[in-house]
Amino acid sequence: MANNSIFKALADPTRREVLKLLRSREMTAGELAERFEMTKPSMSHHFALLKEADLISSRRDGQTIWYGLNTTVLQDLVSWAMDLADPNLGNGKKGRRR
Amino acid sequence: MANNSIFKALADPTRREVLKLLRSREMTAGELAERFEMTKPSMSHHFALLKEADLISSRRDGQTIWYGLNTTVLQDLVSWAMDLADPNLGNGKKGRRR
DNA sequence: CTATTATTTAGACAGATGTCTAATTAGACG
DNA sequence: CGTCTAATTAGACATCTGTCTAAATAATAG
Repeated sequence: MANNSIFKALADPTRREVLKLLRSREMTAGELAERFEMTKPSMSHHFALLKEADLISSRRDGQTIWYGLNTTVLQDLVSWAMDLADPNLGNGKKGRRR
Repeated sequence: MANNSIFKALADPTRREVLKLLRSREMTAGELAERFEMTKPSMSHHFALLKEADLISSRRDGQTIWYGLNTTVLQDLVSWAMDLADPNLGNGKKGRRR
């Protein structure tokens, strides 16, 4: 968990914006793409990276592909950051049982 | 908060490892550098990026420079990720008072 | 099968990033 | 000052990344 592809995926503003849009609901590739001033192939590339990091899920419905937010990885990120900020409070790993 | 430089800084494994080392205590630039198979100038570059993202602080003591972890930014990151994972629970922004 | 729509894949390319060596700055100490 | 140690800055260079256009794949509808 909290592997490199996640941080790489989050390192781009466009991709973080995509995640933000997917917060409320699933959206199609085209629907997402038209919100950015960028070509569809470029957006498609961003989707691929987000998907590789498992930050989003995808499913095909006919011609369109729906993307959705995967919150599990974000929760891992929260754990990672919290553990870094305060190793004592974070229930990271086993042991260290006070 | 949660600006681009933070995500960029976290996108490199070496830099995340540096943060991990600084969890327990402050360390000097040289002390940190010798834990990695990389030249000091390269490490110095990583320190600079971490510092620009305000993920670490630095202070000079004689010839040596001590680096320390800044947890504030990490807490911002936690908020950011939590809000993304569940906009209702996150106390993001004002309003939405149920 | 052909045409249309939705989306991705392939390939090119400029610019960003990580690393190195060499040079520089900064402080300590004789 | 001259020298040593700690660390950074400068510049070069290969690789990675984000973007584009053109082409390909996939599904739908005549």
